[in-house]
Amino acid sequence: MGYCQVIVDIAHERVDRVFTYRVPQSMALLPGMRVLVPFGPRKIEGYVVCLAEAAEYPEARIKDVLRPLEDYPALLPPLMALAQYIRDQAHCPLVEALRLLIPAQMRGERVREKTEIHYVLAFAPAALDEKLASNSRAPKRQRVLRALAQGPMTQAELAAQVPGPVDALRALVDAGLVDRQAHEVLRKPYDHAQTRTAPDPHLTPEQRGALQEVLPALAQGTGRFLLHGVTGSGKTEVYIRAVRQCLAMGKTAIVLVPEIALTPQMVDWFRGRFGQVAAVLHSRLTPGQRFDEWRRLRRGEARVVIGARSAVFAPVSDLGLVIVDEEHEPSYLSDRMPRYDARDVAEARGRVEGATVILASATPAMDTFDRAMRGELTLLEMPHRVLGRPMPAVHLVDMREELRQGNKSVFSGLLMEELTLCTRQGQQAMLFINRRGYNTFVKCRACGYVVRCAQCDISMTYHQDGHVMRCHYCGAHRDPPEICPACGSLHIRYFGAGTQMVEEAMRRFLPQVPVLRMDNDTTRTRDAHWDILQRFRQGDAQVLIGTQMIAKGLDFPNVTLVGVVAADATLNLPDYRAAERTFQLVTQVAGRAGRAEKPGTVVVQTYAPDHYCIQAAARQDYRAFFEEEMGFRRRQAYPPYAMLCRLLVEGEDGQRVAHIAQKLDACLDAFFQKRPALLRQVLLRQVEEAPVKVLRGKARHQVFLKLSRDADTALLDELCALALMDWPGAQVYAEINPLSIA
DNA sequence: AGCACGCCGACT
DNA sequence: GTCGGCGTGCTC
Repeated sequence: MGYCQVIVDIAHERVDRVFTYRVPQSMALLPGMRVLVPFGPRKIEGYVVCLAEAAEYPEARIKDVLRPLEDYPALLPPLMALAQYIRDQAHCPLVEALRLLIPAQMRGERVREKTEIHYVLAFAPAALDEKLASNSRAPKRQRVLRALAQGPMTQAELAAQVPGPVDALRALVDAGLVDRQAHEVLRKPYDHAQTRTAPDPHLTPEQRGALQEVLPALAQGTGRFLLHGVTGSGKTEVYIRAVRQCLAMGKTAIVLVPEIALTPQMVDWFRGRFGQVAAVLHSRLTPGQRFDEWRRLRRGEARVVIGARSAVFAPVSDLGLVIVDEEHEPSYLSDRMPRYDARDVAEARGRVEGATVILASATPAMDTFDRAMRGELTLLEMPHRVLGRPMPAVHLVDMREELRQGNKSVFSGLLMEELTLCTRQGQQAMLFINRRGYNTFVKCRACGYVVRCAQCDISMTYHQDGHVMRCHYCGAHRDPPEICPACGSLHIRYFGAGTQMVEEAMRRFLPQVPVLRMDNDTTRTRDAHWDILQRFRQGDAQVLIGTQMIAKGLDFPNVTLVGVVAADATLNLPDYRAAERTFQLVTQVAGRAGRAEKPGTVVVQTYAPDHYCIQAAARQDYRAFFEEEMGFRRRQAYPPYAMLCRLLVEGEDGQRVAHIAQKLDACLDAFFQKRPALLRQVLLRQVEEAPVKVLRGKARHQVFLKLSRDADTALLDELCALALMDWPGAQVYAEINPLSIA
């Protein structure tokens, strides 16, 4: 008698363990298969963790597995091990981690294979004349038979040759002369990408140097690298050569990109060199496409996958290489539960599967570069652009000086000159402003009142389309005030430029120059990203205005001018990573200029020209920034020198929320009484209002903690356990090194 | 998480 | 007398 251990698909810590089921004699089960099992009074989907000869549980109470959901294991064994890593890391039930490993729509069998019916002759070709003769009084049937003699086809294909074939076809099927065959069709994303094959470019000495370290590691199934290459140094070519080697070894590869918007470009590069082997996985695919790409990978029909962070869970066997492009991007941290960092998962997966991992960036995250400095990652440096092309010349413009000279426009004199020159020469420009909307805030000049969201304690952004104020946190909107709601004054003024204002200013400044804008508001539809970038690439517009989504990795040969309209927009955010983020954005966006033959110019407008992050970005000097910023992090005890954690309390009633925060703090006191040694790891602990006091109408308080970098997991587990307890009237979240501490 | 079983108020 | 509130307890 055979048994199996099953994890049921219910995300709750009380059923977060295996249950034993009997495997009926006739059923062929394998570990990793999804099954339907009886669970109490209902039927639940579950995951087979392992098979067993004997059962621990009382025989009489064991039930039978009802049926397998697929005839193959949906979960590969190494990925089951990865799920356990996620569970430990994210402190979530194992099923939550397992759910990351299969397309969401597959649960509950909401997606299926798409099939189309092919019609084929049901007799040998030699018999065609005889069958035609027997249908001599039915010319339509004869024409259908002749058409099908060329090969199987769908009804639609047939209709192109024989108009209105339906009745004749049905008659032939009934007569047994034609068979219907179900054929699976794969729904492929980005099928429009052309598959011309480009020749191998000549490698630079730096690219060759990097590959000399990577390729032997690949052969051994080891190695964790940080590829630090300046913008335009040809990191992609290193990826392509490494992936090629990987495929030649019969192994598979995963290439992660930070943004869905960057997948088409990467897909193009790979298809241009490898043909159709690359699959694509990200959340903007249709459920059908996602399912089909997933199965193409699962069956080994595609051996390279390109995708956003969730593609790190792609169901490939024999993994040889994982590449994380633009590894510094915050989008690698999941914002959903369970929270995971795709970079860490990539490394964990590399360990369990014996694969090489390459993290790559022109502006590595502080903690990543720090790890490379400490020898945890092998550092590969590519400090020069390909073909000896120069880095773009960066000009800093002090906007305080512009104002003093009476220029109130969003464009400095220099940027206006450069824009005129660039467009007159028929080249392209990109204008970067990391704020969408028209104005970033609206303020009363008389009393200082600022229009805030009623739900969120956040200042609202003015959007000119629709003439409304919007909250970028909760999406709420309201009419802009005519008179000040606080003092009745008419002196309402609009401040802070967003993408919409820059777009309008650009159209006014050079009316004949076509402009495109790319931000969250213009990319709501499925293909909008690709469409806008494609139109810009084709030259439909000469100027592309956008938020950070135009800063990353894009490669437009005709762009010779980049304008950073307000470099300090991100610098003044109340976040310890503000300088890091600003340095990355300015360096990255500057790197969009002059990527081909024509040299690039960058104009960076700032109110803080002396700030070390602006200075270092202007010189494109990563090391200088790193040293300076690490000094700041060390002095202030910020990551990577410390861990930031908090218990966030949210609820309708502010009093109650504040009270619960106090109680959580008291629970921590009790915990440290039991484990006094752990108190040494706490650098700071305070109970306070959250930086955003109200969000979506809910009051927010927090217990904020700074822990030493090597903080004990027992301490982190305790924070998670406290959050899971029942706190009537509020929701408590444990956050460990979160993306934002608003 | 769901869905049962279980023990106390207003209704066909 | 029953219908139904949601408290607590279990699911191989």
